Amino acid sequence: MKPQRKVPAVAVRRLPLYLRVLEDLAREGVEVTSSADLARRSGYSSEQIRKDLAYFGAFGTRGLGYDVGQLSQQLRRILGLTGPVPVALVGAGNLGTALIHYTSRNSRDAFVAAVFDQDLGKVGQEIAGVTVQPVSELSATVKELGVRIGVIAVPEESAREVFDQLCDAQVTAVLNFAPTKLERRQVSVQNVDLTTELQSLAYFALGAGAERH
Amino acid sequence: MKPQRKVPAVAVRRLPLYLRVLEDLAREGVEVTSSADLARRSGYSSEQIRKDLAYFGAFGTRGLGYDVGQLSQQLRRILGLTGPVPVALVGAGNLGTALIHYTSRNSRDAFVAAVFDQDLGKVGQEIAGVTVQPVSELSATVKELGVRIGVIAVPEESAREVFDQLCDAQVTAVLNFAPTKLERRQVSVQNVDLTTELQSLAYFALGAGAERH
DNA sequence: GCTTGTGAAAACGTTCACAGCC
DNA sequence: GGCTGTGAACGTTTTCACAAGC
Repeated sequence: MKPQRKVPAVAVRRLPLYLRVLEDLAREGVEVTSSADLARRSGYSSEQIRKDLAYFGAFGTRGLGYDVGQLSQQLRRILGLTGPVPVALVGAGNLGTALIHYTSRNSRDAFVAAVFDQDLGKVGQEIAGVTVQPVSELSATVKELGVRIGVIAVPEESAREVFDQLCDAQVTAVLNFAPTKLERRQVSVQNVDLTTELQSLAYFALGAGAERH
Repeated sequence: MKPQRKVPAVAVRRLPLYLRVLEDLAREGVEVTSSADLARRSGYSSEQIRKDLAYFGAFGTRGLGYDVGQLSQQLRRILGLTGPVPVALVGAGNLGTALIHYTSRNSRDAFVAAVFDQDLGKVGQEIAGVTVQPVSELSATVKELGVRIGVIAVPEESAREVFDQLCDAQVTAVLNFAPTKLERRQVSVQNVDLTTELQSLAYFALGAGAERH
């Protein structure tokens, strides 16, 4: 039930994509699929998919394949996406706003439950149904809602302070868009640095290689 | 000068971070640094840094360390960031707008040279000095400007079509934010899927592990 | 003495290949 | 017969440990 052995983080990060493919299949009315089919639709190899699933259990039937609905449900359970998962977003700039819009569509997944911004001009403003609160209310609101996931979409200067506040409010996983190394014991941090992402692209544009996921 | 041996893509993707650390050091007036110092400031190990640099040459002095300005310059040369690098952005939504603002600050690096959007209501609008063009002009403008890097920040439905148009316009590296697997021979694709990123975070929020870059 | 650059070793992740099971 | 689940082989990336060089 709980994280079995040593599950590689990369494997976990592929699960949401498998889940998306499964839900596409469900919408198409497909009830049974195979690792080969999932491979075609996800871009990963069928062995990879079977290995990734095997870290968590045995969900298929030999000779037959996987039940689409059943596997979706299992993946949701593994990921902790059985109900809507509230996320606290700090920074209501363009990136933050984009994230709110992205997540406001399918409410079965993670959704932005609270937004905070330092700019008092933004406070009180409503974005896709969520009202921007002052950062001073972060700790109280996050604790009250029991939010465990934080997203940092603020400028580099304030990133560390925001991170500390999120951690103190019992957040255990953070998605960080600021170009700053953040870490703390018992807190999982996923960094996405759009600037360095673009910069390394310049290198690949010269040599032009293959795809990287 | 050209990509030496077999340089791992992961190593290349770390270089921009080293570059940023070096430029922070330069701003602080530091002229000489060491792999241990870079390690402390970047979050990667000193051996990792030395290995990464070794793929491209020997830039330090034994017993002494690295010249900050010299190493910065070398990294810029390796990455192809000696001058401003023009990027074509497709999709002028919140995410696209965020990217324009991010890159408009430091113009020594990659910057958005052209923006395209399907929505004719957005065409003609100006974002941080860049005027939104209709997608129909993509091919002509990209070829005219000689842009080699494309960024896809459009909804899933249009991603593939936009990708094909970019490739046909001689773009060789693409940063894709749509949740679609894109690939083509001789074109390097970097996928960033914000939705799956958030979803996998739900898993890590439960188990709460260590940092992952 | 101190720090780089680098082979060798270890850890990690992916692919192979096939036994196990419907 | 067909597809899953998995140990073993492979390739890649990281870490170790030290010789080389200022």
